[in-house]
Amino acid sequence: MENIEKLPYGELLKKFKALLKANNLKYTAQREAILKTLFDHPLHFTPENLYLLVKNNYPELNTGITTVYRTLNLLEENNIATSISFGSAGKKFELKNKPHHDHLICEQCGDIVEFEDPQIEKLQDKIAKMHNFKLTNHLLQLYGICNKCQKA
Amino acid sequence: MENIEKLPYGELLKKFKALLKANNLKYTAQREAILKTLFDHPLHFTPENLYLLVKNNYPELNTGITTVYRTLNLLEENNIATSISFGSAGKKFELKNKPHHDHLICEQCGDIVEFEDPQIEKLQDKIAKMHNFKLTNHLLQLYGICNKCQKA
DNA sequence: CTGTGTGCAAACATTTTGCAAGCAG
DNA sequence: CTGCTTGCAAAATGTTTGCACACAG
Repeated sequence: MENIEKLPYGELLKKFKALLKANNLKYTAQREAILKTLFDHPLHFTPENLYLLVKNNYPELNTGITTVYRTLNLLEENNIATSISFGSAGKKFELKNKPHHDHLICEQCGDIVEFEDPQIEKLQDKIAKMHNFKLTNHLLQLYGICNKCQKA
Repeated sequence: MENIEKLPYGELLKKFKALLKANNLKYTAQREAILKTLFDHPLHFTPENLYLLVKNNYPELNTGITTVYRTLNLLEENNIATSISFGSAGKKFELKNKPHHDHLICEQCGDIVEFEDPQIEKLQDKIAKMHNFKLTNHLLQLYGICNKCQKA
């Protein structure tokens, strides 16, 4: 399997602080708690979800869901996080602290394998160009049955 | 652009009626109006959107938005329509009366362009094989800024 | 100090549900 | 006739905004 390496937290935090400074925004405990929680859990969060986790991990901050929404939007606008929508399940956010990758998802056991294919990326660029789109992002998910589940 | 051929309306309607019968549901004027409107406009609709259009095209039916939601869910559950969600702009529905295709989505105006690329499909198969996955489905969405919005 | 950030409550937007009346089968 | 379907209004969900106080810089 490809080895997809995460950006260390220190780097991420530095990036975050730089962004705040650049926009005349302030570095607050709540904002950091949200960033850290996103970092610590390599998952895709709904705002609600993340809110509960932050509340648990940093009860003394008494963070409100409003702040979670505001921070998520801030992170997304500044390209530190992205949101993707999974069907009807609503919107989920994920940190952009890994190089781009796509997902192979086993419909049986839910296992997720990350992959990356430069040829596909190139073809996507070609298609975007054909339609005069300026690409900002993409989502490619392959659904199937993994090796283990085929045998089971 | 690729030539993506639609299923004729007669076929679609037959399929719809069969589904209704199979589930002991009734064939009503509102349900047909919604199906027909989806068919006539090769677009991706938000429920709100579709509601307004149906109201315009069939004012005598006085269709409520509730029915639009209910019918869309019915169509989706029965695999006649699918919904895709993008960004914060909500959910859009489309009829499944075309062969498989993927989507280019404008993050600004929400416009959706369909495309299909056999090379990408082939590469996906290759990746699945490499990981011993048996592919059942896939989702590819390219996000960007469309030509119009770039100029605006 | 200044002005941004915060939580709360209220406002909004979107989707679902309860209900009484209507209509397909 | 029976019971599914409908539109309406109300409820439930998810997200954003207004405000007064708190706090980073």
